[in-house]
Amino acid sequence: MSDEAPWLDEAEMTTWLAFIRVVMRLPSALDGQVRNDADISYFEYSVLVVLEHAEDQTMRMSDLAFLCNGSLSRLSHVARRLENDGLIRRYACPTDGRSTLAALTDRGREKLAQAAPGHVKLVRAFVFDELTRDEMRQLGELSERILARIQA
Amino acid sequence: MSDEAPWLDEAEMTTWLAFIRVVMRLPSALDGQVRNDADISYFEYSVLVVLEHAEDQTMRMSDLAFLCNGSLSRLSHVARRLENDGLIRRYACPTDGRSTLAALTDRGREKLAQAAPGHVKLVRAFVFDELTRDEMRQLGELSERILARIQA
DNA sequence: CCTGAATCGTTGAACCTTCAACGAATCTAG
DNA sequence: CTAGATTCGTTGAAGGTTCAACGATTCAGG
Repeated sequence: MSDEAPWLDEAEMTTWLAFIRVVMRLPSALDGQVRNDADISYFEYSVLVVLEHAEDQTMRMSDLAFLCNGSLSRLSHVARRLENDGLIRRYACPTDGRSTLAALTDRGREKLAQAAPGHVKLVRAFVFDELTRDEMRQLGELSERILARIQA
Repeated sequence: MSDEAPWLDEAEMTTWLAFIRVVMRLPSALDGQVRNDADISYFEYSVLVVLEHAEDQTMRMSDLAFLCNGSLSRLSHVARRLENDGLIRRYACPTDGRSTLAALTDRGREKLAQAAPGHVKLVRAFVFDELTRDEMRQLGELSERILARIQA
């Protein structure tokens, strides 16, 4: 490792502080809303949302975990609770004996309907009401590029 | 509430998905680095960093919690561990009997020195190496505005 | 085929965070 | 001065996440 790590200059530090504060505070803000409106965590909400948009509202546990930005273990624990509450159901994958499929139930859809409007409203309030169309696109583009770095 | 919550359109959804993925994945990425380099969590690292930049490397628990983006309760638990490990020390505030002051110790500074270079390198790799100077400023500005919305 | 490697999901234990309750100190209004 | 309200920090319990280990299934190479 020959490359030194020069410290952040003032402008970089200002940017970083604002950015990391958003990163650290946004999740709990989102969590509060879905917890109030539907008595579920934001991660549980994510599971339901991703399933809703999936084909047959069904998805493999692994893929679900990835799209929900969580570990498979975390999903497994959460899925047990969601299944106990009747919001999803799980069954063995017919084509691959290792896999488990998770599917949204009617009660899951109801729960989603309970949380979604408030969630959209909050996302707008936090992000899209504040940004012009161009700024929105800029935010998306910057996010994609940072994301690519994180994944690597 | 007369205002309807129109669903996100396609461009908004694309932006949101990229953005929220960064928000959800960045913390664990940062966590992994400091845990590897210094065997502490990112929140613990934040506590040490904020103290390092404070006057006399000392700060009230409440202020510390706010600047670390965590609850006071969370900080209190973490501070107990950090104090047990000798990385910080706590003592009653002389001017306000309700307050507790936390101060960085020598061992805390050592721990910081252990984690900081890798942290800076990672922050650069994730964000600043990828962005032009203008894009960086843009990211900072957008973050500040979103943050203002979240705080409100 | 057959064996070792890899993938998939679950589990229990350890750990951390959240939440509600509390004691102590300070502020405020009368 | 004083009683009530507020601020500050800690605590224990409850609940959620991470980590390592595991069984089961599938894949890859000989």
